[in-house]
Amino acid sequence: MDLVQIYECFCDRTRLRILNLLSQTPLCVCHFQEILDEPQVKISKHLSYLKERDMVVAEREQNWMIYSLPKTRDAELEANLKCLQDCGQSDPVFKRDLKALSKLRSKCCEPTGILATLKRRASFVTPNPRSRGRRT
Amino acid sequence: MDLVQIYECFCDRTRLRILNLLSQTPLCVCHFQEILDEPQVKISKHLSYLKERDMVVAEREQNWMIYSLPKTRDAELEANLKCLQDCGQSDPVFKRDLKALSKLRSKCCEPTGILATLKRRASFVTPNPRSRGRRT
DNA sequence: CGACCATATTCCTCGACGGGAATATAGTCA
DNA sequence: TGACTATATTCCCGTCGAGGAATATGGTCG
Repeated sequence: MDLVQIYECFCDRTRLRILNLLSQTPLCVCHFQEILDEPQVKISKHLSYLKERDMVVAEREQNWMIYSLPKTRDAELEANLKCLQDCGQSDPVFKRDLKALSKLRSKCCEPTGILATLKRRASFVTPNPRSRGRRT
Repeated sequence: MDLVQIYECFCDRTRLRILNLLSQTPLCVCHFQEILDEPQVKISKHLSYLKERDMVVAEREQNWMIYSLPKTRDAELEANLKCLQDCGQSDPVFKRDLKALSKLRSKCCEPTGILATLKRRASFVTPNPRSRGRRT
């Protein structure tokens, strides 16, 4: 992957927050919405942006789209993700996001049916329950 | 410095090449012009961009503006510059630039007067020969 | 099938940025 | 001072990306 393209992916705060979270675990869109507290369009578009550039991969799991970092990454990407993670240690927003993530993980409720499937996967956090509120 | 701002500085190829060179030594605009083989406006504008964001510092030395990386850099910047340098090892363009730089360094001719001053500085490469004649 | 859910896409506007041509500025030297 | 050099700035244009509202898509369930 091209270095410039990596940095283009990195040069937006929302995308950095997304990547920071993904460096912990795969997640679905509604998790990002909840943790980042940003509107769905915004999240979805940034994820598209990242996907187009092979910075993330997406996989459908029933109703949910599960996003994760690509399993295989070339040296440049790997180095920069690591660097990002190191730098994130000192960033209050990133830390807050990670905290919110582990809170999600622990209280993790189950959207019926999917749970079993997901449990079989890596360290997946099941999607969120209170996407009950209809959009207006 | 803000992480996003660092990545904004990094997300243009010309700027990356400039920073790659600066990680070796301070340089003046005409050197960038020669090594990168890009028009003066382009170089100058990217340097302005970087300077506005404190990614480089500039200092006048007679007719020349000497650009360098800031002497003190916070952890994020330092980490990312290092990462950039590591990644640059494998990039043909970056390698070519560094080669051109050391060629410049070796054949380095002196616009008299400035040389002495510059020698007292770090590891400075005297400005380029095509600004010849008048000063020898 | 129709209601519902999670997510994606389209359409819009706006501001930022890249690049080039032309011109301006600042320092130096004769 | 005026010629010259190195660099910066301005103007113009085209593209891209961010953000939001509205709508579309695709899957699930009763």
